[in-house]
Amino acid sequence: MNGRVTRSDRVAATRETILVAAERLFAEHGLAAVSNRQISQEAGQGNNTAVTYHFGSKAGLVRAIVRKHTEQVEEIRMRMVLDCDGSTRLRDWIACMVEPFAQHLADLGTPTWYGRFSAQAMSDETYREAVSQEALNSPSLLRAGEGLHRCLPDLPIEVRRERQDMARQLMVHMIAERERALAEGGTTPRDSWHRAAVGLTDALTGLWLAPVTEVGSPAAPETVPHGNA
Amino acid sequence: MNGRVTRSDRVAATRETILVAAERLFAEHGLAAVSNRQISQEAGQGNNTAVTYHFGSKAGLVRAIVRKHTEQVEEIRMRMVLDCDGSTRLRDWIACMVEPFAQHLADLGTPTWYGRFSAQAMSDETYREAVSQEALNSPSLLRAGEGLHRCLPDLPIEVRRERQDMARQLMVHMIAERERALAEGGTTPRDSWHRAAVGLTDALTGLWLAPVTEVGSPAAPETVPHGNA
DNA sequence: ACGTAAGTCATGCGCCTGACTTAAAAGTGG
DNA sequence: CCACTTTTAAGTCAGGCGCATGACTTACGT
Repeated sequence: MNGRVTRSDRVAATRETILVAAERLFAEHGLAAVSNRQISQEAGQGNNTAVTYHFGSKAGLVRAIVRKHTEQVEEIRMRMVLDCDGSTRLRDWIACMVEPFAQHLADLGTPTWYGRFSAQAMSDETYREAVSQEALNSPSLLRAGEGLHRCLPDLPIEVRRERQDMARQLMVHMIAERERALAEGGTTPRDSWHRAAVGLTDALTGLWLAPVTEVGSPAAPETVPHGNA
Repeated sequence: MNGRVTRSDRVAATRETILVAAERLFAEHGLAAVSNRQISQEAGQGNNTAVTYHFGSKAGLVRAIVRKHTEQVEEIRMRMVLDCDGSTRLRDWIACMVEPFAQHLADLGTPTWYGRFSAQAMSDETYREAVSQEALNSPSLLRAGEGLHRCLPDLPIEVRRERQDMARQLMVHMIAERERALAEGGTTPRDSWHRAAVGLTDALTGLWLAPVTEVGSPAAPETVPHGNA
């Protein structure tokens, strides 16, 4: 409550510095390519084992990065999910999954690294488990999932699971790709994170609404009812 | 044309051994986590510089792996594209993109590694360029793209590009995930590569057909007041 | 039949890594 | 004000890495 700099403040600052440095290095060079030493140096720490000291291990560090952002995304999403309460429009619930992530990156301002970091962490055998655990067990995400399910009650359970995976992969990797394009100064088709999220939501809505082909039966109809867009 | 084992036969065998070993190690541990030494040893080569010698660099090795499989996929896809000639069914062309990859993995028999390898290579900054170049400049793929375009002539060019990216990401990562599940002996929702491809094709058809939301005013603020400032 | 060049092997060098040890610095609580 | 704990700094160590080098083996062309 006073202006004094306590010990825990300074420790928190050090941890934060390490988190930020690690996030950037990871995003730019990949998780496996960045050593704990590099991270410590980049964070201005003289000790080459600062990462181990503060986070136990590289995996612990990765988890901490994910948690930090997840908390903020969670806040945005929870508000959005509450707004959508009772909605029967599929698109609303899909937006609840996509928009908060995009919004969070927009809030952070250019440049960001968490998008690329997420994609790399999810693609890496060593950390995918930890990341999923940290990011997927979110109350708001579960509620959005339920809302979505209510819009598509007839979708077979396996197909739902399958498309859940698809949606996750698509969201993370497309956001990472846009972030990369931004970082490289290239042109992006959508000129804001919000618009990118709209494009993603469009596509995911189509994906979820796609009719399920029964294998053995002939081809699916070409034109699909996109009634609720 | 006698039965003798020529030198070039033995060299080709060595190269192939290295390719196979590398593919497996890469798929299981990630590109960055596997050293050229490990690959050489795994391939039974006494020399720790075998990779450099035969492929110039790790990037060259990665390219060679991609090329090897791309050739076979290309063959399958070209046949399929010719079959679809003149078709106006969107689904046909999407299938031309998905099925050959799945078919190829099915042909290889369990276990396979190329699916996971592809996903990792595409997610890695260091190699994504080389991989794209190797895999995306395929005549059959371009023709399928044209066929697909003809089915959706009114789709804005930026959206088409965007969804092309989506389709690629989705295909590669979902195939990788299925391969991973197979390798770990877990249950997979679809019980064959073909059926998995059908599920993927369903989803992608919906994705491509999804209506495009026009975002209203040109300048949406990037940082949106969610809640209150 | 023999010289040459390609392929393979073995080894050493400099660099970087994570883990570990030791010591200094800085905040905390009696 | 002092003993104590936590945090940061600095340095050591064994091991793995890519790369360069040189010797050995062997198929091929003349």
